[in-house]
Amino acid sequence: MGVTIRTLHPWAVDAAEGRRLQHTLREQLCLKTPRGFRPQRVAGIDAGIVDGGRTIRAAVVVMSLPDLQVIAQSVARAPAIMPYIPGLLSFRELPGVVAALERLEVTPDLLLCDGQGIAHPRRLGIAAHLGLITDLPAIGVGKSRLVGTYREPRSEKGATSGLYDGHERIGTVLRSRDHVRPLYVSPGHRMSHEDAVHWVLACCTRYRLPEPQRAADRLASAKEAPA
DNA sequence: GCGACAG
DNA sequence: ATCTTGTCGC
Repeated sequence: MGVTIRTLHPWAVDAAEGRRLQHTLREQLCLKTPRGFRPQRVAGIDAGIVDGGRTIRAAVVVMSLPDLQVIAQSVARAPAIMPYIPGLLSFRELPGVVAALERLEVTPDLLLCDGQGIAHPRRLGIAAHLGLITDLPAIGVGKSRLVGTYREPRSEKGATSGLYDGHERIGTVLRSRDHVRPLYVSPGHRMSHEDAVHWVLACCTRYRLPEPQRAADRLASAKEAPA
């Protein structure tokens, strides 16, 4: 029941140590989708700050596939120890996310995370990092770009364009609905580029963001603070 | 040295 | 991330 978290390292690190850990951890990433992968429970994950910046509050909402009905949800908080440093977001937000996952009553098949997967300077964005410590398939869904170059995808829903760092494919720029700014989708762990796009689209109905993430957003920033 | 820079 | 209302456009 719930999600088991592997403790691979401490969260409070300085920038140099954080980057060193990322270089080491990326070696353990798997960019292949499990054989016959058919997720039935997708978790949308989001984190935000409260207490005027002193606390991270994270929310997880698990939905069924393909119907996208809420199955379970959880909220938790953790001290905001680390500042926000581009490239080191996971060290700041994951402590809260881990706390929320630990109190979840079900085990998701797939994690959709706000931010990048491998579309990161050292290929270890928050979705890749979370996938590693949970050992679950994970996808990074960013609302904006961290690194990489691309050609603008066409404006209809489903249009895609490769995101590259030099000649290396690091993600996909995806139009999740007609005439909206695209999403930056990249594999986190146990996931291919192609399947990442497929499952993100499977969660997008009438809004730019996947439903599980919209639900998690609401929960994480709800005024009636559950946690 | 200068600009870029997930949430 | 967060500050903030109505408004223009697909």
